[in-house]
Amino acid sequence: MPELPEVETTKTSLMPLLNHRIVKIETSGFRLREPMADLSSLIGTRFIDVKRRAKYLFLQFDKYGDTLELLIHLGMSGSLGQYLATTQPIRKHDHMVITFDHGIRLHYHDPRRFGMIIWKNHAQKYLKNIGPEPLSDAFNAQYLYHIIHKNKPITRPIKSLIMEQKIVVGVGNIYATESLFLSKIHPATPSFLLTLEQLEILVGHIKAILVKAIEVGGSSLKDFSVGDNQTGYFQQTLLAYGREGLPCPSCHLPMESIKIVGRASVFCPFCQPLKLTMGN
DNA sequence: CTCAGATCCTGTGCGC
DNA sequence: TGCGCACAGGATCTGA
Repeated sequence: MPELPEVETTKTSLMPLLNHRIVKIETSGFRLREPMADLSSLIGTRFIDVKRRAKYLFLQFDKYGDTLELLIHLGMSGSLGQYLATTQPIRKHDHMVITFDHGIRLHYHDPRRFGMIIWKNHAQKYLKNIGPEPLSDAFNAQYLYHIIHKNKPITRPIKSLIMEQKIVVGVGNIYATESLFLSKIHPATPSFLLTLEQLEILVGHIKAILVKAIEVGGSSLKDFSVGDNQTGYFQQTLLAYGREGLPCPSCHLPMESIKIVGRASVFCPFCQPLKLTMGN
């Protein structure tokens, strides 16, 4: 999926739709990760707010004083784009198209269908047990250190830990890879070997890179775009993600890739040596 | 509890 | 040009 910055950017992009009424809803009938909510009750409602928690977007609609709240998750390949109703045809993989009273259509497009469109009050399963927001004060080095050491010390790779939603939400493969590179920590380092100081560096980079990504309009994704036909904001500035075999931006030796929890993890063997003893 | 692997699905890009 | 395969932004579930 788009990672947290992309979801945040998508949220911001929806603001111009606020206070508009829904006049029409079309759906593809395909099952997403869950069967799509029956959206017929949204006709005639007014879009009043949009919030984000983790990578979930909550769209609120006013229906004669009652609030309906829709949860949208973009999965791996989802996006929400806005188009003039007269200009953009409904495409393959547009699974939900909402037409507003000013003629703008919102398209939920998701080729892989790993996303979700469900009513929020049916989403407890997904919303309980999710960790703190990465940009909140609750996500800090002490918190991570406590998690790692509170029971049996956690031995699995630090990368898998920071990508786990129970620990902290919104850190996907791209930003996990980038923040570990910036922190000079090998992605496979057993979590319990990291010192509090190293965790402070890591947490600092995770926050900084997410803030930066949100500032530039969100995206490090090749094909991510918001709204009309804008090209994505693909950042050539990724230092590690997707750069296997290319020179390390710091030392110029070729970067390598290993699999951690099934996902590519690019690192520099010189700048991020695997250390199997505590600290440096 | 922990953790590696499978899984949902389509599109893309590569080697042959 | 086409085929088969590996792999891709997530997150949950299963079984060892």
